[in-house]
Amino acid sequence: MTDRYHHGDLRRALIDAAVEAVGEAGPSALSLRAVAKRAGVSHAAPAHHFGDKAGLLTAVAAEGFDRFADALDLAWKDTGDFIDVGAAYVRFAIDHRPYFETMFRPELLHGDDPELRRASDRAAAALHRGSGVPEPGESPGFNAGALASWSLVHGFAELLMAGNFPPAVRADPEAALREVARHLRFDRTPKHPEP
Amino acid sequence: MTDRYHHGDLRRALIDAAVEAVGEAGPSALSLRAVAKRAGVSHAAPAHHFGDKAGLLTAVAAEGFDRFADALDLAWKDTGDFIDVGAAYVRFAIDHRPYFETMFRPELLHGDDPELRRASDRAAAALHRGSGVPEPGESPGFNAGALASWSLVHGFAELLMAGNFPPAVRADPEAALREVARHLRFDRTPKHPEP
DNA sequence: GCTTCTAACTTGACATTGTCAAGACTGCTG
DNA sequence: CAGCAGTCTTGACAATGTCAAGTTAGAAGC
Repeated sequence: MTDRYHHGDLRRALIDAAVEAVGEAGPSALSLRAVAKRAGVSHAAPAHHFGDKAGLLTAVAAEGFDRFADALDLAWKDTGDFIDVGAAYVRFAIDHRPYFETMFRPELLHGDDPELRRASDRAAAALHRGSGVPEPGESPGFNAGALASWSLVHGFAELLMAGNFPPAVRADPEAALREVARHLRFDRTPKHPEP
Repeated sequence: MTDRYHHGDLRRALIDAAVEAVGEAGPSALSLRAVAKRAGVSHAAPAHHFGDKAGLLTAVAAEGFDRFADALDLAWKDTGDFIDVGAAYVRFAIDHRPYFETMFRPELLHGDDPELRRASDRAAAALHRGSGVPEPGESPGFNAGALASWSLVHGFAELLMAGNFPPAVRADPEAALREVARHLRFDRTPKHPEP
């Protein structure tokens, strides 16, 4: 099935090969030709399925957002606790590093791709559902509480992946996150606290 | 002074040109030859000063960390309030986007470069000084409070730069951050809260 | 003032890369 | 069985990072 002219599911094979390659050298160092070689096809085969390099990375990112949404939804439905959603967020970054690294690098992607937008919206919805913020309102135009938890968890994941945290954190990142996230509060706060 | 054989301060000119280029297309799309052309020198001139492409980006990142440390220190000494340090953090990401984008992309840099380490350590120290966390201890191996504020502010900046925030946030990011950061608390919390 | 030396920069070359155009193969539809 | 459309290959091109060798300029030594 592999060495026939018609591959069968080359698209799938190319995405898998791309994920492997991203896992080894990061998304910005991805070589289309290397991916093609890994999948056992000619160097121009990827272009037929994905248009260009950004197209391939976009497909990887879209798949990543879908899996990401699944993971967040699962964590939320399991316990209904925000902190477990945050832990799932970080766990996904660690366990599916190539996906995560690709997802949040918009300059490498086709931001207007419909599949990417769909999957990314799905992840955003799952995240918002699990953000643990009681009320939507309170702030004009955005939900400060949801943004706080999202920012904290995302920043934690980014700094962790970039190697900016001390060994004690890297030894058990999930436990560290639970410790760190305890410094979030979601109770109502006055808009302008008296000085 | 520009079209002489010996440029005078080509190193400086190349870094400036690189910052410009990064500002236009991001650090991963940087072309050494384009930078050289921008500075009016031959395509191989950068190699002499920086070794390779990662070397040039490392120099940019090091300079970025230095300016970053300056900005954080200034904000801290001005008011002594953590929230102002956080605001300076985000303001730096916006006002010096090319630097910021380069600084936190370790796979594009020479992580063992001594200048980079020095500047990065300086920024880390400035950040820790301004993290607004009263006590160092409480946690084994790391300071959960400091990590919380760092993660929140860094995640906010990253998500903002990646365009993941609603328009209301992008209209006045600094004000939004102050709103968001209000959900941090630094009072002593029990290690294992009773269930 | 002249040579010499060394750092700064250029020139030329090479392998690798993304992308495009043209062609070849395959399996399905009529 | 003939055509056809989608799938993949082949060949080419310009652009890129990097290296080796050569050239220039300014400082040091006499």
